[in-house]
Amino acid sequence: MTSVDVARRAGVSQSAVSRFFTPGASVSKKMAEKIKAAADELGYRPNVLARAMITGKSRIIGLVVYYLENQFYPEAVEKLSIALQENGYHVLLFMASTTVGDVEPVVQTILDYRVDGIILVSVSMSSTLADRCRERNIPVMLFNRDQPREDLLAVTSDNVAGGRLAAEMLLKGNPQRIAHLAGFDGASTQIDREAGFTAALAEAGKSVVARAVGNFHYSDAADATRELFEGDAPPDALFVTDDHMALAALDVIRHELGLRVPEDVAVVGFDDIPQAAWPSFNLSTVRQRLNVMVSTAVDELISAIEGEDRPATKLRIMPVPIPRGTTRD
Amino acid sequence: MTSVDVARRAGVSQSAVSRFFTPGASVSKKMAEKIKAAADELGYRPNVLARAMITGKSRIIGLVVYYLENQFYPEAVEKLSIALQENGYHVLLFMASTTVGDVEPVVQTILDYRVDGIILVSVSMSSTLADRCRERNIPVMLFNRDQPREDLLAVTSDNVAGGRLAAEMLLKGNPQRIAHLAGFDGASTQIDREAGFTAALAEAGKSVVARAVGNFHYSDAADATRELFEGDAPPDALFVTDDHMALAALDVIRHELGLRVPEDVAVVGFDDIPQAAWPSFNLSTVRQRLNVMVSTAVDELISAIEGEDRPATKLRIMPVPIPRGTTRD
DNA sequence: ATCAATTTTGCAATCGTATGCAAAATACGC
DNA sequence: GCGTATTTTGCATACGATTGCAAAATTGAT
Repeated sequence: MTSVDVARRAGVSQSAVSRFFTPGASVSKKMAEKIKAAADELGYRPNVLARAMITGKSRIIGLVVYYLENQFYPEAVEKLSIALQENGYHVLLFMASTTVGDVEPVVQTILDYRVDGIILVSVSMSSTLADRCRERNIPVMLFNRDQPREDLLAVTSDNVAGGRLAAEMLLKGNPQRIAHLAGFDGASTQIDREAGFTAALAEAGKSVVARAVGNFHYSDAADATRELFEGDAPPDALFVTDDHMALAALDVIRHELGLRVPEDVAVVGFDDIPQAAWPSFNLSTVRQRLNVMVSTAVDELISAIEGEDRPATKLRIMPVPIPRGTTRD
Repeated sequence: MTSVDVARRAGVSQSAVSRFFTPGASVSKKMAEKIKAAADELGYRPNVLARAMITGKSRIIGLVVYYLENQFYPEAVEKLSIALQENGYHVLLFMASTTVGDVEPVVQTILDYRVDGIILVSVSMSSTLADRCRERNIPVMLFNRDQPREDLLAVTSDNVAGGRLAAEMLLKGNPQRIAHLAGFDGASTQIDREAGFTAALAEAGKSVVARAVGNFHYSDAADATRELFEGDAPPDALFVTDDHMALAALDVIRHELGLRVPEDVAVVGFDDIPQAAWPSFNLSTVRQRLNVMVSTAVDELISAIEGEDRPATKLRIMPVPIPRGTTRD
């Protein structure tokens, strides 16, 4: 079923059919009726790929996500995907965890599909790749990660401020030995959150006495927690860089070490994933306003695609402290 | 950068360039070298969309998933996506939850992209749509759901057997009042699991004394649990149709009703999502062998796309009982 | 070196749609 | 009803590749 078939059936030219299916184009009423009838009868719908070839716009967005183990990402993917769908864009999904540490081939493949834009969720991009995207005029949006290149769009929380909020929640409980469970040292989220956290501690005359790395994975985080609590003066306050790892920490602290939360040790996470609110965890955390982040990211990306090319922007959304049952006050 | 540019630069015809990038085609060694050099210099890569137009194969798979709230789905999406990537296919992702109950427009859009195949994860398809896919010769794979149409491929667990396994785990604890927390009555998984469960109970001379519906959502499941435990003779055994709802049930039972698990009430779920194994839940469950399901589904779909059209198949993977801490023995 | 068999190469058509341009049709003012 | 201004329509080309076919080049055997 092609536009030619419809044209023949309706007794009009192929261009007329094309125009009928192009929003802004001019078609007379009677012509529109004939075409609509013919198209419906034949079940015709325009071939998006052919259209993409001619217009140079595929209405496809390449979405790269590192993994989906941490519930924050499925939520982000779901919401990004819906928001893009509502704007007539669709998502070509790529997992980056397969290609260990290197998104190069993934992004190459994305470019092969002539996407209109790219969203990298918690993934960063090599300089060569960023160049290549700029050459082809394909906007790139970093979501929940940032890197120092002014031609890449970015939407993150204000993670430095978030780190301070985490510190404030813990400081209320007057902690004596403060520990930090970090994600992965290269990540901008890690760096910023930790910077805000330690800065706020310093202002209160305190500092981190123990630190371990959980790589943003549940089991690594569980190991890291064991490590942190090994000595004979275990921490009485713990800031974990994201909720996903914080849940692992809570599991170890409560069920393996048999400590009470928040009496023996207070815990604060980051993100406010759905499980944080579940009674089993009841985790105090710093909420990333995901809905705001998503709509901002989508708006920004789309206007970069469609609008005149204004300079790329770095946008920071202010996070919100969510005190629950794992902190003292 | 088009194949013409490369051809000009390499001093060969455009067809030669095309052949160089087509796996099976014949190009001489010297020609290949010239083309490779030129292509590398210009950073040329074939336009997948143009290729798709001419070959009629887009190497895109439309993947529809209802939601990502239940961790089973992110896992499935991640693994399906990786498996397809490994086979040179890519995933166009669609969320079905936006269009309440009706995947019609979503599938239409997918067809507009001339996908080579469709995977519906826990989503079913109207008969008209299925017809349309068959007309266009686009194989459809139902993943973790089935419906009675022999031209739709399907990969599910053997849910009837799984329901029996759940029953067996509960029966070991010699339960007196058995309850069932159902998902959504229309779902084939619900029907089959419940059928297996009640059949096994019947054989043991027992039956379900209370039943409620949780719609596969956490909060609905929490409400349903409250409902089940309302009376003065609350259940002492509970089968929940999936882990996601089972976690909600556990949260209510333990933290709201203050009951002990498994002493006061034993609980069995289904799926074996990662959280089920976390110490906070330690949920006994019936494991869906996701890796097997995924590789089966991908193999089957790809051979339906590429191979000669053998009849569609319904495949059932045998699930595995995973007794943990929420059942007595 | 010659000729047949095989491989390599280029030409040209094709996929399904969008769109600039000129011709045809319609609308409008009087 | 006429002349002009505006819309509508069709023609033809383009997008960037693949591929059947025939010509050219290579190979191999004698």
